[in-house]
Amino acid sequence: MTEDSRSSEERMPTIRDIADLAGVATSTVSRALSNPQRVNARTREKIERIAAELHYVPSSQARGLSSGRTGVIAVLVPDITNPFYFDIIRGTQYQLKASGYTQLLVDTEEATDVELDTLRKLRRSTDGVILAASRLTDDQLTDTASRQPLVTINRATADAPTVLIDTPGAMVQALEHLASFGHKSVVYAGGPTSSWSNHRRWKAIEEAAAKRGMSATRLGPYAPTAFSGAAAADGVLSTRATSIIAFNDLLAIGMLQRFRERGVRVPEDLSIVGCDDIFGADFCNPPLTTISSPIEQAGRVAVSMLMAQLDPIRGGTPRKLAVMPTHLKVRASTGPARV
Amino acid sequence: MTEDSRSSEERMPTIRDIADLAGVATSTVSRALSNPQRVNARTREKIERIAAELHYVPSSQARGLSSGRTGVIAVLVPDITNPFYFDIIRGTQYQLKASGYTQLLVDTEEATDVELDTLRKLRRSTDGVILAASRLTDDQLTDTASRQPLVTINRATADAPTVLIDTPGAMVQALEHLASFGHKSVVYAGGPTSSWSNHRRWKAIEEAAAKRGMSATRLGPYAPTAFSGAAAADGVLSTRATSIIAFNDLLAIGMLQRFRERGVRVPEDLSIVGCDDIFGADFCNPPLTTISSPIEQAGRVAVSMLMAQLDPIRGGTPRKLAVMPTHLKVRASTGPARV
DNA sequence: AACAGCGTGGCAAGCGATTGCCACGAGTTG
DNA sequence: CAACTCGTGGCAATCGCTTGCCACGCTGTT
Repeated sequence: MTEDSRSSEERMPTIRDIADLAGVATSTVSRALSNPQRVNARTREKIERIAAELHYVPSSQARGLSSGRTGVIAVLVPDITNPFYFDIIRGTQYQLKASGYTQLLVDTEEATDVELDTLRKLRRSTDGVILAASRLTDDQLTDTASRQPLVTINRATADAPTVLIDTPGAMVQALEHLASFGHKSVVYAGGPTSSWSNHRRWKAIEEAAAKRGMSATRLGPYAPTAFSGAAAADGVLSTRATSIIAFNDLLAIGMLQRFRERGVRVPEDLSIVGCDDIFGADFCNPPLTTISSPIEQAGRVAVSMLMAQLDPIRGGTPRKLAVMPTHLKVRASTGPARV
Repeated sequence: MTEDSRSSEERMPTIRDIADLAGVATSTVSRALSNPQRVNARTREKIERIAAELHYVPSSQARGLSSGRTGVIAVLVPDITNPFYFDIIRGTQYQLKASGYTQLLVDTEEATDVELDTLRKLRRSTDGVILAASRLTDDQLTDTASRQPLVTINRATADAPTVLIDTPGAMVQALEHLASFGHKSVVYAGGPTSSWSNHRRWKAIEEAAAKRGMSATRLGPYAPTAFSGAAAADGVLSTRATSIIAFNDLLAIGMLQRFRERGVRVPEDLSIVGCDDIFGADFCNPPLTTISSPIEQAGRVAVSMLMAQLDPIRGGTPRKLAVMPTHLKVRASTGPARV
């Protein structure tokens, strides 16, 4: 009666059980299962058959302890609720599964210290890390990269392979698009200060605007959420700009809502361009002109770069950099400048 | 020169290192760190200090191997890209972190066999599972629940604690809302056949419609994605119904887009009610009247029910059922029936 | 004075796999 | 026919931590 009545207490089978049934040593079972060519075909088949019958599942814990490999890759994102990362997560999840790894998803809450702390804790329990839109400083990143296999997304550094989404490139397109509509001024509704992409985007806009004789102003920083779109919208209204480029779609969508509340018509009164082409950008009102890119693919590429790093022989020469193409997706939130 | 030049090879500290430095046995270190009251305060402080200096991080692998507990809870969702689950995931993530557990997120791809398979594999490596919108049959669920601590979300069963979102209750509200607008007929754009909620929702609608003398028709099944909203929309147009309740918002939003394409005006020609109040339901065009509930809270409650199950003493009497309230959120996609 | 009880800490046996090393036998070679 | 190689499988140490059991010394009791 001392037994837990809830879960049946049948012990899970171990390689030992298989070994006994097959009349071999546990080492043979271990090899048969994880190093098949090291064992005679007949022996292996027998072991595999018994393992299947027993519904044997190897203990990743034990395996990890003795082999040092855990089969787990951590994916760190600043904010799990930002749809932009959904696509990345989906990409990594897909590719990791295909590579036989388990994905551990962690939300770093846009906080450098959480990120750093998590990274330290994860060193033990994961084989590698994919860091999306890291908020770390260069030094922190260098240090981290020297301690554990790492791939970053949208955060270049000399010390770790990186997948870059070429948003700055598309910013130029966006600006041309606005210019062709007769816009002479643009304001950039900026994202978090600690965001590396944020700086890159602004630089690209500033430069391209200068080249075209447009005036460019930066506002912010704003939290990259729909909620803070209200503040951004109000901020923009106090300028005389006729067009906006937002740090990301979330912010842009929030601005759209705010403009609607305040009776500002988009695109008649104001044109607005988002960034990322997230879920929702196509069906908001008006549908958002935005910068689109194969984000899911970025996740998959990041995984394959990490795999190459973990297994340099099979993975070939690890690429240090991959750049995902972007393009401007013109929808209904941009139009001719008001006169 | 045989060393891996990438990651610095300094071995991670173990309790052994701490024990040596502190001049005690490893068992004492172990206790000091994970069973503090079992050890003298002074000894403990000393050990904690050394541990901190060394940046000691316990190996979850080793800990799991010897203790049987892994500190990992798996959260299984049918489709990671469905925003509905984002909120659940956010809730579980938050609460799990607060309880000192790690969340392992798994996408079961809406497939029963993937779900079952994953569940088996996970038995070894997790302390418990939260199953959102499980596609399992009753028998499979019973069997699973007997083998591992489990909490389901939106899938009632006698054998495992459940968090239910009272969508059926709100269906009645939705129907009343439509009736008050003069609608005499409603069609339900159904979700996956294997979805338990789908059946519940339809039953609720059917019953409530009969009570009000409205005609109710079921269409589908449709995949719960915006993409298949087109098919659903076309299906609805071939009926003479004036109002629609969709299985979920994703489907409803997809229908909205299709109607727009086909020149059907919402809500003038057709009223439509969604379900879940996901991200986007408030800013689509027109904003969607939908059934709203504290989804994130559902995730948190699920975790606390699981915690109670894992530690019956501290957790108190495990609740077997929690029902999250729902309400109809009226926006602009519903209006008077056309005459 | 003898003893029970309690607070602490050490010993050592696992947990379930992996893996370096060795042994054995069969086939190959000179 | 001796010497080797090669394929195959076993032995046993090991990974880092937990935990049951025991021992020691101190306090309080009878």
